[in-house]
Amino acid sequence: MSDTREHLKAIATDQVCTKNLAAASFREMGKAAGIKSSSVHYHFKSRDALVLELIKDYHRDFFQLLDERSEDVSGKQRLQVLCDVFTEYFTQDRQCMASAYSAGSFELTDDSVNAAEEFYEALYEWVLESLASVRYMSLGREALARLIVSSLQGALVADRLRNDAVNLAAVQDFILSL
Amino acid sequence: MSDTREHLKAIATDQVCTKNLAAASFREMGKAAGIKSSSVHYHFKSRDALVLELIKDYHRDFFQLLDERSEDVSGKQRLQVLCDVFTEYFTQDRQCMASAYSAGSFELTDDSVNAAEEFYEALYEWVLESLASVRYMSLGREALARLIVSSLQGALVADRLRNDAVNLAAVQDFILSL
DNA sequence: GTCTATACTCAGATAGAC
DNA sequence: GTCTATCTGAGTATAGAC
Repeated sequence: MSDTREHLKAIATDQVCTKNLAAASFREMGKAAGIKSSSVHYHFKSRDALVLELIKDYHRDFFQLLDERSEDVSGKQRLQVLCDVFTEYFTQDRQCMASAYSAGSFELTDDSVNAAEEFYEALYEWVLESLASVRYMSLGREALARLIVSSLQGALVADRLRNDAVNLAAVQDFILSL
Repeated sequence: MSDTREHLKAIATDQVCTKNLAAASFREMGKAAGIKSSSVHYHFKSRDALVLELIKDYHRDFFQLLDERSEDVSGKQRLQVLCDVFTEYFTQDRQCMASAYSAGSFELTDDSVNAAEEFYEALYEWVLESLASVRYMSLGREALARLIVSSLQGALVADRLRNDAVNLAAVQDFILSL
């Protein structure tokens, strides 16, 4: 694990989360790291391989952060932590990497699509766990968990466009109302 | 309005809604229409101009369809109509054009970003109208409308990735529970 | 309206020098 | 590890022939 390699991954992650998947090009990464794009090939055997590695790292880091922030905390507070993470994304003008992968899924390898799906499913499971103690009218916990994940992702996308976190705020209000 | 011009716009719309914004290239459009990309320039003065026109047409057509399908219908039924439209998108392996524009917003002109924002806001207003007769616990109607729009958009994106409409089904369940 | 030809930029990838 | 050089292919855009 060379420094350069980790640096290049950090640059690529930044490009994906602030712009989109295509913005993480070997050219851009090289330019930002101060090396030629041909040298980037020394560190990653192909762009597809890099892209797969990025989403797997993101998956690991995302849930590590979530778990760190939600030790010894109630179910509703866990959801609040998740809301906070997405609101911080908005503040930093970032998106969830899985959103970027969804948007560019038609140009991804099967492995990368699977990895993005696994992120979504893990997020669903994490939310579902948080709902263990929540009793919610006529809607099942599973559907409620799907609703929360979908609305958070959709809200961040919409709010980044309009540059105003009004949708994320609405999702937060909903979670507080549970 | 030549036939070719309308044909090219239909092709471009298809590319954007099934793939992404970048997929609507003059090259692809020309290939699909059986003409050279240089000839596409005769019909649109620039790609930015085309992209702006596409989202404005989409805005008009989308709400025309919604209004056609929701004449003399109750508030909750209006929401059901909206749900159906998104579920049909999923079935056709399409996305909402505004999602594609959100995902590629950093490469859009200000005019196109504004047009995409206007679509989102019009959709919010349409949902808000549908909620006039709905009384919903501790969550305000405005927040509820934002939640519905965000979750529909987020659900379609996620479901297209996993090729299973489980998130859209959850949003539908939620709407039925109101 | 559509063509060819051209110019430019960007992307991924590889061979081979240092 | 990083470089130069080179290849292929995709994109926007223009000038000028037909």
